[in-house]
Amino acid sequence: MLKIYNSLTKQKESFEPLDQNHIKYYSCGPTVYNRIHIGNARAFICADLLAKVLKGIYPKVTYVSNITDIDDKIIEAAKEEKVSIKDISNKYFNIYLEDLESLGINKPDLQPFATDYINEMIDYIEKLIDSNNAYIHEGNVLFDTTKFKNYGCLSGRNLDEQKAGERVNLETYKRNVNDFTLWKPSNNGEPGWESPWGFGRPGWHLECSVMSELTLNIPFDIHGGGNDLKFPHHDNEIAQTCAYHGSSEPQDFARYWFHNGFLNLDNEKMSKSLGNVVYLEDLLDVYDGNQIRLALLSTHYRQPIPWNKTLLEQAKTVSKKINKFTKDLNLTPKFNVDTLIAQDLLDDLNTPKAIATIQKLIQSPSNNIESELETFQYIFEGSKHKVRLDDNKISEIEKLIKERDIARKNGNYDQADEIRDKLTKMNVIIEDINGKTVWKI
RNA sequence: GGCUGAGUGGCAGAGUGGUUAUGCAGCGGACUGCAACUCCGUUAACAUCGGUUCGAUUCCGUUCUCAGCCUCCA
Repeated sequence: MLKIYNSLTKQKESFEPLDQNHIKYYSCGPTVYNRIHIGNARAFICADLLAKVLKGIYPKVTYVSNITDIDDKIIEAAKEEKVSIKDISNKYFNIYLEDLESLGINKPDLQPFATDYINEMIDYIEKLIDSNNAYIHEGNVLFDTTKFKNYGCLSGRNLDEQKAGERVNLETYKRNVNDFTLWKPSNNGEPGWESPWGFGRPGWHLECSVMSELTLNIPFDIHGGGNDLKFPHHDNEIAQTCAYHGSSEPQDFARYWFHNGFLNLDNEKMSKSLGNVVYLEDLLDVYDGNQIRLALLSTHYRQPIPWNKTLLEQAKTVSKKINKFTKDLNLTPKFNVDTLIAQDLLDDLNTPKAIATIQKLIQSPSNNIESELETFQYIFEGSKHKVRLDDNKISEIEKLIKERDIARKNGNYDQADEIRDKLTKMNVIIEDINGKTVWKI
């Protein structure tokens, strides 16, 4: 039985699916305008982690993750690169897919694109206006947050209290601070679509309400995303969907809300303005996909990860140790429920505990060890990405090692050590095992 | 100001009302030309002040500190 922390009720709960035979799970996907950074990577790994566990215990799981391909950031990127928004979103969507793969993240079962649902969004807005939940102001359509009495129920916000410490300037066209855009006009050559309110484009929050319902129907089991999406994005989704269906119960939309924590650099959030963004592709030049994956899963998904090089190096060490143990075994990665690893994961996805468990098992193997390792591999080792090395570098390394061997045979230990230092500087570690020298990065 | 969440050994990180994980690093040793790898051994912690209890790091409350959100954000 899976236990999972539900952000909506703020407690760990037993997961009771609406239909045992078909689990429905939606997770907010990327806005495709840039290559992904390590923080994004964590979010996608966590989302996938839950999908993997669900698929491990239920016969059918539909995991949907949307692609936001219309958004101000994309418009900006298109302007900068002097191409169309479609070019931008296609380009970065493909990079996103490659990045997922390099980290051993499975592709979601469905990846709906926002721009494929424009008509549906327009219909949705019309109904919200008709039912008096939204209002029009000069080509803008806004959701009236006062119309949904449970507004803010996910993040624990209360409209009256919010006003006290209000940091946002009230846009003149908004009736209430929290009212958000359902549709906004596109001007000056900005991309857009014709609508009853003029040429424009949808607000960001809308797509998830529309696409999750159209792909999964509501209510569905789990809705996930990064912690920062709780407010306003997810609260807005709840408000829209519930208002649309005349409900006041957030669980008429999604039953369990799943949010992952952030990744901190030097005890600070990673952000572009601080210039401390770590891009995944840069790490992939130095670490294997599974090593990065292990580093990202070495902290419980709800906690912040203090990201630094030490963490990666530790993950690398652990990953190698496990690989050494498994390399001669014939294992098929799969989720074996009757393992200690599976039990750790079924308890709110306790990956750090599972990592500790596997290390204990390697120290003193039980007769069930293969089953444990298969489960471990299923969750932690889906990546095939290896650090890339070009042939020139390899032949240079091998040449140096040969020189060192000769020096050692002749008793020229100073020279041998010099060569080893040189290799160390190239990030190459050498090991003399049974008279043979092996090297690794 | 409001809302979340968190404070565990040098670092990372689970967990538990009493026997106090795990890894990395460190230290000692075996191995080695020296290292690395591997193996054996080992040090070390539960923010603060109260309360409950035979007993609390674990439960309750106080204080302090930190992070995230409240504005695009994973």
